Order: sequence, then structure tokens, then C-alpha cells
Amino acid sequence: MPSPSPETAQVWSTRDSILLEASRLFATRGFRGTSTRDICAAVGIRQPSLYSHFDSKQSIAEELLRRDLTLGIDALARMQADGGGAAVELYRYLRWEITYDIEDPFDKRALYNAEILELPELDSCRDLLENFSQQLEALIRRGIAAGDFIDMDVVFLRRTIDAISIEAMRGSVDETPIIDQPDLAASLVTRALLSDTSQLNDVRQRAHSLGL
Amino acid sequence: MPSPSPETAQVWSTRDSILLEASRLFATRGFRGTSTRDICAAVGIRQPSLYSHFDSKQSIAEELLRRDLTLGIDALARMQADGGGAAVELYRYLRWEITYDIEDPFDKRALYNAEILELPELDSCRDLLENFSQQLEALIRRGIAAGDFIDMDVVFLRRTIDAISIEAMRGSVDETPIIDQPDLAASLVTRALLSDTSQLNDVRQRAHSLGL
DNA sequence: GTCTATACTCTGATAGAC
DNA sequence: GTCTATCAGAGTATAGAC
Repeated sequence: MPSPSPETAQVWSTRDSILLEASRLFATRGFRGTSTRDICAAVGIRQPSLYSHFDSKQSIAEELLRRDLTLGIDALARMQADGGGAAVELYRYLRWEITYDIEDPFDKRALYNAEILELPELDSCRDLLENFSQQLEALIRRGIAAGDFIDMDVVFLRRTIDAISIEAMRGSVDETPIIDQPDLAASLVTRALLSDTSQLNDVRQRAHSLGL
Repeated sequence: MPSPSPETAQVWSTRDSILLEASRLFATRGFRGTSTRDICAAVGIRQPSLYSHFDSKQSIAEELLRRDLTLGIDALARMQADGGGAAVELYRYLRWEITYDIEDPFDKRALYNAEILELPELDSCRDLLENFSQQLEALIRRGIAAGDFIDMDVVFLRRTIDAISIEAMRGSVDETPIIDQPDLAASLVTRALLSDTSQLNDVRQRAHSLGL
């Protein structure tokens, strides 16, 4: 059904085109709802050729998920290394995450659905995700301890932050774009967590002085 | 693969059991990843018997989605009819929504994924969803006009609220429960939107005096 | 309303020529 | 690395007996 998409013309290797088109089809039809034939039709090759690049359909999902998780973990680590306090670090991380969701050509909407996340072959990815969640929770805990953030259940706050990121994935594709969504989202979340909301502008200024 | 679940024993009609088990399988395996055989195995009937209750697999998803949307629209309308101002109405609606997500036995995680939401047969549901979104946006706009809420892009704020609701669906199933999550979520969102966060306790008190 | 039997399509993956 | 050919299994849905 899907015919080759324009982006799949030249500059992408066949392997990368498979990842790109698979991410988009997974997002709109689900993992099991996307056949290897669908992916190959979108790339412009025949179905068995896929197996010159990937062992199985699952290994495509695995690579997409690992790529996304690794980029996120690295970004969060960078922001923490730069310091500035929990509020600034969280603001900068969120700003990066939403920007990345919007600009990246891959469609990541399906990756965090149970259908993919709970594939038996992906337990190493689930470990990465668990690690990531704990990093975020530690950051929030640090902000609470310093008195910068309100004292709420840390797991609940982390999940709320996850929700905003996932919503950005959803919104980045099919819906009308929002002006400066990364700053809006980072500001709203930071404002929700700050004990003293009047500090938001200060946090934003310090974040921007540290660069994107 | 799925064997009859305990809940499917007696008190549920076969038709309701199909809806219940389908919602759970759609959530974990995706819509196209769930076969009519899977659903029937979970209910305890043979695959062709499903077609005595539903015309097609799509019509099961349609009924699940319409049921969820209708309950949400009705709840929001109730809260608006009770009045109290945008902040109180939003707080009460969110509290209802999260409570419902947690207590309802149906697993609604898959219903708002593109795989189901964009089925060609479901355009009447997409109309309902559009209507619902506009109701929520009007409520937010009212709060901004009254000076209660911060002045941000209304579509962005509405999407953020959607994200929290959807996260509640995800969290209500597989993750560790959070104490009084409905009040936490409603409070956090309301606090994020309030121009003057010190009014949160007042909003909560007025909301609780109006009942759940 | 549930069953068995079945039609016919699509699925992921492999074999082997080029 | 891509192709054609092919397999064995699973997919939705229908027919018709009880």
C-alpha cells in the first residue's frame, strides 16, 4: 500500500530508509499492523531484501527505541554535567527533548506503546528506560531537597514529565504546530514544579545563558 | 494464547466480556496485533461466535472509543453546569477523569493511538473528540479571560491536559499505584495554569464542596 | 448464540540465482 | 545486496448445522 516516500530518494542509505519508514508506519498502523512488505514498499525494495539489513522485524523496533533512549539519556547527562541547579537542568532537558521530538524526522509515537516496549526481545531497552527514569527522579528529588520544587510524589512527577514528552511526539506529527513549543512546554512543567513560580523567568534566563 | 480471565466468569454478558477483553488486548498488543481469535480465547468462546455480537473487529474499537468519549464529554458538561469558575471546573473535571481512568476495568491505553483513532470507520468518533477538545479549549479561554489562568496558547494547554489524562491511563494499569493520584494530577495541572498559585487551596476547597 | 468447517488473504522468514 | 519463488502459519469473515 505505501509507495516510496520522497525522503527515501538518495542521501539515506537503504538501512536508514528502512528505519525511517518503519518508524512512520509503526506510528500510524502499530507494530504488528505494519508488515515487512509495507516497510519495503515505502523504501522501494522487495520484502526479502529487508533481511539483508535486519535479522527480524523486532530488531528494527529495537534499534529505533535504543537510538531514542540513548539520545535522551545523553542529553540529560549533559545538562546535569553543566549544573545550574535542578530547575535549570530540568528546564534545559525538557527544552532539548521537545525540540528533538519536533525536528527529528523519525516518528517516535509508537515506541513507548506497550506493543513495542514489551516485546520479549527488548529487555535491554527496558533496562535503559528504567535507568533513564531513575536519573530523572534523582534530579527531581534533588530539586525538592533544595527547596526549589514542591514536595510531591517523585514517581508521579516523573511520569507527568514523561507524559509531556510523549505528547510532544504525538503533536509533532499530525497536528497544527505551536509557536516555540519547546520553550512553552519546558516553562509550563518547570512552573508547575517550582515552589516559587516567580522564579521561572530567572530559571529561563540562566538556562538560556548556558546555551540550548 | 490468552485464556479466559477471571472477571469474564458470570456477571458480564458475552458482549460486554468481548469489549472488556478486547480493550485489554488492544492495549498490550495493539489493534491489528490482536486477533479476533485472541479476544474470543480470553472470553471463552470460539472465534466465529464474535460475529453474533459485532459486525467486525473495527466495530469493537468503535464502541470502546465512543463509550469513553461520551463519558468524558458528559462529565465535562456536568462540571461546567455546576459552575464555580474555570479553575474549579477544570480541577473537578481532571479529578473525575483520573479517577475514572484508574477505577474503570476497561484498558483505554490503545484507544487514542493513531492505529485505532484513524481507522476509516471511526470518523464519527473523531467528530466527538474534536467537539470535546473545543469544549476544553473554551473552558481554558474562559479562565484566561477572567485572569485566573496564565495567558498561554490555548491549544498547547489543552494538549498538555490531554497528555496528563493519557498518562493516567498508562499508569493505571501496569505501574505502581500512587496515593491519591486524582487529586495530585488535578492539583498539579491547576497549579500550572493558575496565575496566582497561592489560590490552589481555595480552588480545591471549592471543588470539594461541590462534590466529586 | 454457539458451534465446526472452510474460503481466501496476508504474514514473517528462508532458499538460491544473479 | 537485491531479486523471484516459496513455505507454513495466522488473519478476518462466512456458511450452515444444532
